[in-house]
Amino acid sequence: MNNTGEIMEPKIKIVNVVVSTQIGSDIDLEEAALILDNAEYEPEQFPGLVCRLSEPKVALLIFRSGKVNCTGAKSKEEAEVAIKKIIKELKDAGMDIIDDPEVKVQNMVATADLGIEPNLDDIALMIEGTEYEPEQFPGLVYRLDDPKVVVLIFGSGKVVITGLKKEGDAEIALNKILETLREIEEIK
Amino acid sequence: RLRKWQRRIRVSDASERNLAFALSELDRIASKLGLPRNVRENAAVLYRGAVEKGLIRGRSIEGVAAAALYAACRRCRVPRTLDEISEASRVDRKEIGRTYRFLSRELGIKLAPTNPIDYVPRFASELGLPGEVESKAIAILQKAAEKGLTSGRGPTGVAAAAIYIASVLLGNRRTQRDVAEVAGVTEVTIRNRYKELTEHLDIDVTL
DNA sequence: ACGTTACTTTCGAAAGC
DNA sequence: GCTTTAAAAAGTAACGT
Repeated sequence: MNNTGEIMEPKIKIVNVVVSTQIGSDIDLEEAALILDNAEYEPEQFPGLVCRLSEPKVALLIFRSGKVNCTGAKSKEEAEVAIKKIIKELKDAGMDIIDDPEVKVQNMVATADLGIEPNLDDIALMIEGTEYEPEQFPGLVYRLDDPKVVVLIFGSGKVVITGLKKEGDAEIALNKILETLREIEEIK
Repeated sequence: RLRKWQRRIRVSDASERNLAFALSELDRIASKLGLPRNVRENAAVLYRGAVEKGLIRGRSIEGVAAAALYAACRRCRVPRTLDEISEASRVDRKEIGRTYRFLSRELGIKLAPTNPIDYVPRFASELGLPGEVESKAIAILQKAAEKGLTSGRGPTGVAAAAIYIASVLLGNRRTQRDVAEVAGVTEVTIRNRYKELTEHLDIDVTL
């Protein structure tokens, strides 16, 4: 028996955090590409410089404007560590860089388990704003308005929540989904 | 005045020309896929509806026509996959899928997810299978749906596996390879669905 | 028949086509 | 709308062995 009761379903895991910031202006990406180790810069293909770090394991996109995106982090803190790392490398090489810029979380992706195996056909037929095309993708796409997030629901009960700005919205969204699922069961 | 009048004529000329082109596209793709007249008419109604609501702006006529046909096929329960429509229309499947979602939302068309059963008649006849096999495959799919064995799986793959099982059970065996080819899936997919269906539905397929 | 890799879907920011 | 980044879910595809 589970001594913690039954309310431990929302074991939500943040698997990706996307953050943006600004580390300067008029950055010479050619120069930065030479300074940073694992950097790729192919302006013909994409205007930003791509830099992958192994610790923390993230990818950074640096633009000429000084805007920087960081993806792949497991938390905002991890993304901040990554940004500080490249800032130090660029500063040590003599570039004009802002020291500790404000970073903004633009998106977070979380995974969770509903604890039950939902009937995706029923959800698709009864809930407005859902898309379910098994020919194309096995998950049902559910767009919520209140926490403005998108939830991918699978037949196994596993779920992916994306579009998150706040970590707490994941649990709110999850509970709304579970409540909606209960309502469907009642109507059935 | 005269100028405004002339412009109206030009505009209506262009609109009529575009509509005529769209309808000929619908007919061309539909005949290439051997679709019945009611599906073409249904698609034409959808297309005209899209024109009236100004939904073609920023989209290609071919793309909207292909998406309208895809939707009409599902509505008439004679589904074609996005790949089939794409191949026949030479419009990218991604664009057809995107336009289809847009049309169904804007035209207020709510279509149920494609039912694997709807693919059975076409696949079975292409395989030259008799009605009993077709009925058996449908019965298998109904049981499968009740047990949640179709959720999240590709409709063509589950339909193909059900037909394969039914053909073996009723002594009209078709190879996995032949069934896979008409259904447009790989043999691996048929094997996976086959295992799942026979195990969970207690079907004895002793060869 | 495996196993591995890779593609499908969702999200957001960035600059430019 | 596209290009690039990362990550998860489950199904399907396409390689190689």
